[in-house]
Amino acid sequence: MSFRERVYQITANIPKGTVATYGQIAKLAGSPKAARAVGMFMKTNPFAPRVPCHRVVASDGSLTGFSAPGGVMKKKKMLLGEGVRFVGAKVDISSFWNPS
DNA sequence: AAACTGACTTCTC
DNA sequence: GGAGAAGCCAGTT
Repeated sequence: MSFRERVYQITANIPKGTVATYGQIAKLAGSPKAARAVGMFMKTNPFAPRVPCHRVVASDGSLTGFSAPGGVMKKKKMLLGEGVRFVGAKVDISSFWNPS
């Protein structure tokens, strides 16, 4: 399985109401520094509806990119509909961050 | 095969 | 705390 395959798999495996950072996905895919490449995969995602690329956010929780009509705002609304907490214009990644 | 690009991340000013 | 620059990875041309 190629790196991108894993990325798509992981992205599609993100639970509803949850978001993951590019770095996290890249790490799970096997390359913690490949966050950039991950973003590219999302951009060229051949599994459009299957891969919830809108659940993938930057390490800051910011919704970067998203060429879809409406822009990041639309994605924000969509995530809100899934139960994702937002802090201002960013995702509250702190809620997903598991503080031990 | 080499160079450029990009939905990133992290450090420093 | 916000803005700018450098580094890494995989893909595309």
